[in-house]
Amino acid sequence: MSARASKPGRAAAERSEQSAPASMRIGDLARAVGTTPRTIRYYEEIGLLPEAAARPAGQHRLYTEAEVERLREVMRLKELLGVSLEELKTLLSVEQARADVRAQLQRDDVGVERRRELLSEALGHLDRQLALVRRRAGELAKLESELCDTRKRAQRKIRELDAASTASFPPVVHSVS
Amino acid sequence: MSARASKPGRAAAERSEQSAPASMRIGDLARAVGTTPRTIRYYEEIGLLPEAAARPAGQHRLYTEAEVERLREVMRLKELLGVSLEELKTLLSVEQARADVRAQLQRDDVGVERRRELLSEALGHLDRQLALVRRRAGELAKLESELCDTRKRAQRKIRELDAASTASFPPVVHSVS
DNA sequence: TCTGATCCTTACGTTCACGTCAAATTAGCG
DNA sequence: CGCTAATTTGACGTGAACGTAAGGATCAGA
Repeated sequence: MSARASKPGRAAAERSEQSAPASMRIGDLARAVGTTPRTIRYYEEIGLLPEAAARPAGQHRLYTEAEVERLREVMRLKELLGVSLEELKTLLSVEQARADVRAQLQRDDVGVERRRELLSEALGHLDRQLALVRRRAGELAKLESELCDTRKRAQRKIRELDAASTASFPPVVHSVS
Repeated sequence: MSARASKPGRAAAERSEQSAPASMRIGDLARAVGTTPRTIRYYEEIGLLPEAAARPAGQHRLYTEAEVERLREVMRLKELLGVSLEELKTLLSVEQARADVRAQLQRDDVGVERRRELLSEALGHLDRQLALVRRRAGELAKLESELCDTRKRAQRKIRELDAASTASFPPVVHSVS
């Protein structure tokens, strides 16, 4: 509550200019994505988010911009797919796999087979996610068109009423609050 | 468990042929929509479903086909919009309003103003529902396209791997379990 | 160094949306 | 009329997803 809105300093390092380590604390992350520290800790606890890298246990968690994106994505999927955090966790193994692939592709000593495995696994997960999304999208589209129809019918009825009343009466003007 | 699958009789009336009162009991309704009696009672309890018409309290609830449709719609909205039952309740006032309009439009002694009120109220609710549906549909569409992109990239990488390996090695055939 | 704000862990509380159990009733069938 | 399956109300239990409170540690700034 006390004056403390923008607080540069600790994170103001911004090192050189790119790939900022930009460590933010849990409260900052929470505000950035619109949630609470508790939720973030909970997500970490159930393994939905990775434990903030190598933290001396008892120390403050530190996050980067990448984590902001990641958490945003998690919350988005949760919201849009309406799945449990447990299901979400398995769904999100895609992201993890992708991260793994990224990390491993950097190294040269990883076998081609392994790469293929990782990639095709990720592909499988992606397909599952896509199928889920498409099914829901389809259902939503159907619902939308039905609602549109209903709306049109309602509007037609109103116009009929208007026509009938203006035919026999002077215009009934009662403000539509 | 004991042999009891199709049990005609009580509900086998089917009166004349149309507008069947077809009273089904709570278990039948539950099976028809894929839920449990408990859930139906709960929905009634919180006012999401209307209390089964004028029931002598302590008597069995009886439902018609209309209720089946209604409940199906409720569950569909719950699933697709991912809202709380409380929010759903307010959203569903549309259906109630529509039912009211239907009922009132049957009678001749209802004023034109009243009809207009009911209809435009329903229209408002419909618009709110539509806006909600459209927003979600849009978000889902965006998510879908993003997933597609990701998928394409992954596939491209796999093809690249394949090309590279088949270039320098004999075809690596390890069954993709 | 001190200090206020934030964070840590642990643990218990809460809300939603039902599940489950019990004892008593009711409905349809033979 | 008797039997059994299904239903009723009431109450308590449950899992998911956090909220909240306590007591102590940490962090960045003056």
